[in-house]
Amino acid sequence: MTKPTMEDVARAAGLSRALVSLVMRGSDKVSDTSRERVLTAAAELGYRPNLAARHLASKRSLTIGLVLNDLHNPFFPEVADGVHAAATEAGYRVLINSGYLRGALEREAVESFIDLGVDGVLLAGARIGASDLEQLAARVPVTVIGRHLRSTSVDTVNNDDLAGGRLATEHLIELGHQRIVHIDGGQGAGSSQRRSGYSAAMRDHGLEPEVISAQFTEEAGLRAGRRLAGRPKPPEAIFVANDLAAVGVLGALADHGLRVPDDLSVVGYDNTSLAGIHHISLTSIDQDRQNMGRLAVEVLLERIGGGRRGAVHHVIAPSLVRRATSAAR
Amino acid sequence: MTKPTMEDVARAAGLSRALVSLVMRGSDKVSDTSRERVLTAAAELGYRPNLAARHLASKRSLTIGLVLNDLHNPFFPEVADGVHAAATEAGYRVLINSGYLRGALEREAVESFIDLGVDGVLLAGARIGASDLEQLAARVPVTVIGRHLRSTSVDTVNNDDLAGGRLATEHLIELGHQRIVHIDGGQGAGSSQRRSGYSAAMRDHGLEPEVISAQFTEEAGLRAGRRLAGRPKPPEAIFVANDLAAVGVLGALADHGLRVPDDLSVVGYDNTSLAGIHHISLTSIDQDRQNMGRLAVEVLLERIGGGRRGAVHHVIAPSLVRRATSAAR
DNA sequence: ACAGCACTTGACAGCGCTGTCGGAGCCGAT
DNA sequence: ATCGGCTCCGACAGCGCTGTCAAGTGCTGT
Repeated sequence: MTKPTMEDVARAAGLSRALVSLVMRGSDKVSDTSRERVLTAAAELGYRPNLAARHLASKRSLTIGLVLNDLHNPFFPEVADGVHAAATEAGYRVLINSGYLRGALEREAVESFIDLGVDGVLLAGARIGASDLEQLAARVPVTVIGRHLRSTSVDTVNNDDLAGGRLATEHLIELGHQRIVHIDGGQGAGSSQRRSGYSAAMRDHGLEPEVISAQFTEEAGLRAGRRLAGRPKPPEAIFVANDLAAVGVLGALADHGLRVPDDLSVVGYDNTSLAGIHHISLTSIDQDRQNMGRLAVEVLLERIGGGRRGAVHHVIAPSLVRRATSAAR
Repeated sequence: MTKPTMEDVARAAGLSRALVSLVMRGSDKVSDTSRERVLTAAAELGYRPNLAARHLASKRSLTIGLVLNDLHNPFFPEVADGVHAAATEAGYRVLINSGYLRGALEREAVESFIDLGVDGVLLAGARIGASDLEQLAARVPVTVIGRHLRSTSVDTVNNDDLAGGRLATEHLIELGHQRIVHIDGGQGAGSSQRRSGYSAAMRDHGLEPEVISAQFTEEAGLRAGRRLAGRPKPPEAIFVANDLAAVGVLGALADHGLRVPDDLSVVGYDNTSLAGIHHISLTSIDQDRQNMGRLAVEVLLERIGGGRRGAVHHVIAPSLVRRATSAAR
């Protein structure tokens, strides 16, 4: 029992293959009765067009590839929801791949999509370097989510990480904290901007910034948190570069008997589902991930459509969500 | 700047296209010098074989499709890690799709993979009905993870949910609890077995089982938790069908001022990263997800290879991980 | 009865690759 | 000199579909 082809459908419907092709492509120059016959014949046979063949012949696949930096970070699935919704509406199918937090695998994932012939690639939280991205964009339409790029060929969709970093820091300053430490996200997307926002806000208020280098993972947060908690005089507040790391920090603090927010406040970033969990209740900076996903698809499809040459850089405003981990001193 | 084809590589290398094809397919009847020349020419041109064309011609794609039921549940990314590792080792590429918790979308995801021409499909936490799965398996090799099926055409990889349900329940009984309620996972994969394990264990100890119907989501757990917490006499312990829902339950209990584990104990299932978070520290039943992912790939590749006709059903033993949400009364 | 229109056909070239063959060229071994 | 054994070539027939075109077909209206 091999898969039916167009030929089979045409025979079953008693019509020509050309007509079946037209119906499958949704042409309007087919009579309703013929369309009906083709469609029922196709349904009876369980016919589905072979995408590989279709793509080979038509140079388009109606498919976009979504590369997520890390499936374990709830941030990404939430972006994926938005992407899926928008893409589906536009008649595109979405294929997902994970970079498994490794630059090399991320690259592989993208190459794989290109080999497959997707019409465009969406990178969420890309680790790939800016110049590599530029090269990539010469081969296929690319939109990057959550990474700031001054590119003319790569579109981007971001939240304003600089403002977000500021927002978090100023929130802590307003609460009366002074010795505020930032645990950053290393090479992670948006990390440097958040760090800059933090530093700027600190200096604006005559405070000395201190940054501890880490990563966008729970594990890294845990380690950084331990270092801080182990100090003779721990900071009054910590702004952690993302929620996942913040959860690690919270764990480390608890291990050391430090109470949050009584002994010190903690603010995260992303406002992922983790932050909202009752037992965590992390004050965090929200970026509308679902919307970012949708926006990214729109931008990508514009470029695929070919209507645009220059790059578009969307920046959405982040907002503070107060929860139980931050309080006045 | 269009993509280079084999023809281009052949010309650049000064060799025939047939030879280039042989090199790309890793044939051993090519001299080392020729192979070298082809490879460097390919590298210089940035040539990569077109997968659509390759697949069309060869009837195989060296690609497997992985459909995850819900990206938001940390259980699935952890399975994905195992799948990716094993598949990569075997020279297969993995494409991911999410069912977004909806049966219809899950179906769509699978169809999409088939249209693309993947060599096999892996379903993690499938919602699709057993008979549909059977039909599916007639079209493409299928392995299901986390769902028990008495099928001769679909392979499965599971943990022993019945034993797991028992394990969780007996743990609570050993702690001296009697009024133990189970919040189940509705139609979710493995849910009915966990429920059975719970009921059997209760009856074995002369206790009356009570099941509250829910889902494998935090939201559903929250609602179910509220119902229980609102009772004049809440239960002494709750066994929740998965960690995600358990987190919801914990939130509901806390909202009602019930202390865990002082007032009542809670046990989850899956031992996901959520359970390990310090502030949650949920006692849970572990299933070795990474390993399940690997196993699923092996089984799938066996079937793809065609060496097997009958179905294989792997069942791995779950284990109890004690944490802070369960204690003696 | 005939033009005009809407639909349908069949044919063909082509997408980039696989897979298979007969045969050519070259080498060392006999 | 001869015979295999290697490599390599060129050609061909697909894979299932798209896209285009000239050439119908049947039906409508006048």
